Amino acid sequence: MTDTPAKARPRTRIQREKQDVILDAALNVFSTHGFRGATIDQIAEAAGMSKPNLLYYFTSKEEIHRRLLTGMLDLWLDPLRALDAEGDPMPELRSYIRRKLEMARDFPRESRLFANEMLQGAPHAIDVLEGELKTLVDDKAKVIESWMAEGKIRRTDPYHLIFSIWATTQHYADFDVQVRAVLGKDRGGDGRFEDAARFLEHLFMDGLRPAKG
Amino acid sequence: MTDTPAKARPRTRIQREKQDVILDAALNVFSTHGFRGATIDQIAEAAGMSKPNLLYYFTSKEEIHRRLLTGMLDLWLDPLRALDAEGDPMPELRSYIRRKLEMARDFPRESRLFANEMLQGAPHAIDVLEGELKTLVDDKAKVIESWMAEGKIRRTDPYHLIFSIWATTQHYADFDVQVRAVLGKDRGGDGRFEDAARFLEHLFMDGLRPAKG
DNA sequence: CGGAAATTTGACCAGTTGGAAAAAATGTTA
DNA sequence: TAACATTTTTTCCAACTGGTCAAATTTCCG
Repeated sequence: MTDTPAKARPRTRIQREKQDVILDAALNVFSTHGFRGATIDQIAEAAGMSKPNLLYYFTSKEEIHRRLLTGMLDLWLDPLRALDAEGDPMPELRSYIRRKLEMARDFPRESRLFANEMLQGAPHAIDVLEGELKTLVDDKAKVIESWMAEGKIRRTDPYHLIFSIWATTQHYADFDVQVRAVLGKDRGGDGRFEDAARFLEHLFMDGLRPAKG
Repeated sequence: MTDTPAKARPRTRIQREKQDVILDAALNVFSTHGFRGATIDQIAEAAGMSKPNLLYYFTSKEEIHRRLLTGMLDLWLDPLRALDAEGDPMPELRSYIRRKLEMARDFPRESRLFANEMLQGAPHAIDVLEGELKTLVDDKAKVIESWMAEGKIRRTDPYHLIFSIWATTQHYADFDVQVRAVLGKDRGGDGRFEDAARFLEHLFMDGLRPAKG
């Protein structure tokens, strides 16, 4: 009786496959409409099955959302976890930025799911934010501070540095429509991520002030 | 018959007042739940009136949303409009960043309303993005490019520069929960905007690479 | 005051929502 | 193939959704 209900863990091939299909469809819907704006019917149709059939695999709308959110949070924090205290500061930060930008490019739906959750005040994720996330950021902020103390990078606020990396990279997933609209047809194509990568490297390395001499 | 319907323009004191109350309440609801996630009942209750009463002042949910969106877009673009080609480049950019950050601090709900709209693919704002916004950004990008040509600021992509300013400043409104959670009780208070301002100035001016000598 | 205009309310409606129940269909395995 | 477990469909429901309408109330102005 203390067992996890059958639906929580897939036991058959069909369960595994269908759950994946459902989660993928749900990610599409939740990431664009948010939790309250999404409907089970919508998800079911996108998954190519009837609503009651979908509810055979997940007990509720909330369960699907929870699964997506926890699943993506893990993925989401990988790049920051990879920031290596033993590595060379500037290349470490550069590759962190690059990796985060790649995530925005390759997992835009996950980024938007998270953004939706934040906009709503993180009702389902506040514990993770104040727990695991804060712990991880505190840890990496110390690493960055030690790099500053060694004079390897300029002295600033490590927390806001991390925020600025999150903001600038995720922007290309969350505000994709705006980015495309502003860049127009000619520059809004696939090349925009390389342009962004080049720009962000410039920005975070040297800022805007012209080099002297 | 070609008149704008009475409800569009307030004629009495009560209409003016109530419409303001409704718009304020609707801003709260729309900015946290998005368009589809918000309900008229919710807005009406937040505005302290019954649903039919609210619908006496606005003909539909969409009308309220449209009013909020167009109203805020104007406000939102003011700082960029103020970027002066004749001014000193570095101070101009610095004060643009500062102003955008102040907007994130003073109008977080408007920022979230806009963010929600972007996440959903800008169904109600795509015209503005491809029209007015693109035109304005094209214009200001040229200004920035001329500053680069004069050697007043370092040479990079002006579009992505603008994106990065939007991203880093709006982050403090849209991801406020996360920012607070990560900074914790001690640093997550009112001082976070000043810290952010200081950091962003550092970042955009000089980047992270340590100064030589 | 008194009447007209503006405002508010209560009852209502058709469509949608998340979800339950049970029966029917399908798969699996001895 | 028979017995069993899994999967799918059909039907249904109560709550909620955006919105209407007429009646009741309040405000405004001469």
